[in-house]
Amino acid sequence: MSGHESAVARLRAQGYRMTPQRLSVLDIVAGRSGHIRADEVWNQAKAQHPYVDLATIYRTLQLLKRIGVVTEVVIGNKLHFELADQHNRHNHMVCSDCDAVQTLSPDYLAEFSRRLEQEFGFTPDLDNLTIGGKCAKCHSNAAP
Amino acid sequence: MSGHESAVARLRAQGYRMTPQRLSVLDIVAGRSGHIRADEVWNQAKAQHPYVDLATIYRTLQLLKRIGVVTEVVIGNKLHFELADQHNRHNHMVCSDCDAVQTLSPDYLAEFSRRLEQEFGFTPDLDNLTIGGKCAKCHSNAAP
DNA sequence: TTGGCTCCCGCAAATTACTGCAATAAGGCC
DNA sequence: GGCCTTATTGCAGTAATTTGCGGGAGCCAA
Repeated sequence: MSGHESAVARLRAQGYRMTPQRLSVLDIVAGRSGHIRADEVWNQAKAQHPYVDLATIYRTLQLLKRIGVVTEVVIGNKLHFELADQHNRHNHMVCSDCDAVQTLSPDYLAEFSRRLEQEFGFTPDLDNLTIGGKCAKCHSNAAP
Repeated sequence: MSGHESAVARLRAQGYRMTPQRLSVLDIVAGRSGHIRADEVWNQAKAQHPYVDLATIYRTLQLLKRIGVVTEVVIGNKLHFELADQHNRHNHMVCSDCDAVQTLSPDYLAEFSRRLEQEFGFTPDLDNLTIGGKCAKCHSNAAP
C-alpha cells in the first residue's frame, strides 16, 4: 500500500512539487488494483477536491508516466493507467474484439528487447507496451 | 503496382461495396511508398473528388485495416497508414523523443508471437504493432 | 432495366486527449 | 513566519478521431 512515499520522493528528487491534486491522482491510481481510465480518475478526484480540472488529471498522469510511477495501457481507443509495481512488472495483451485484457510476464519480451538494443541501439519502452490481437475466446467464436 | 484488384476482390468477398471514395483512398495509400497520415490522404482525395469528408477517410482507412489491406502505424499522437505488402512485411520502431521511424523485420517477433499463440491461444496483431522507445541518436544526445 | 434491400456518404456533433496563458500556491531562504 | 521564485492549476480553446443520422447510391435478382 505505499508506492506513495517512493513516488513522492521521486517527484521531489526531480524538482517536481507535491500538490493535493497530484496526491489525489496518486491515491486513486494506487487504490485501484487494476487499470483505470482518465475519466474515472477525474470522477474520483472530484469527490476529494471538487475543482480539479480534467486537464490537470491528464497532465498529472503523463507526468507520473514520464517518471515511471504509472504505466499506460491502451484499451480500445481509451488510455488506461496503473501503478508501476517494480516487483510485479507485466505487459498487457488486449483483444481487439472484446477488449479483454490479459497480463503477460516481461520475460516473454526480454530476448526481443535485448536484440533491439544490441543490434539497433533502440531501447524499447516495454513498460508501456500493449500487444493487440485476438484472444482465444474470440478466436473460437469467430470460427465458422 | 496493383494491390488494387486483390483489395477490391477482398472487399467484395466480405460483402463490402466499392465506391469512388474507397478507390481514391486505396490509390493514394498505394501510391505512397511509405506511410501517410489520415489528413494527407484527405487532402489528396479532395483533389480527385472535392466533396469527400474526413470522416469517410477515417472510416475507409479503418475498414481497409480491418480487412488487412493497409496497416496502421502510430507516430507521435497521429495515425499513419501504409499498404500491407505481403512480400515486404515489417514492423516499426518509433522514437518517442524525435518521432524517427525505423523498420524492423517481423522475424524479430516470430518467436515471441509463436509463444503467445501456443501458451495463451492469443494471436497478436503483429502487422499493426508499433514499438515505442528511444532511438540510438536521442539516447546519446540525452547522455549528461 | 427496374425494384429494392442495405450499405455508404456527408454533415454535424461528440469524445478523448492535449496546450497556451494568466492567476495561484509550493518549497526554499532568510 | 514571511517573502520570492517558479512550477502548477483552472480555464478556455484546439487537435485528432469517432459516432449518429437521414438521404443517396451500389449491387443482386428478376
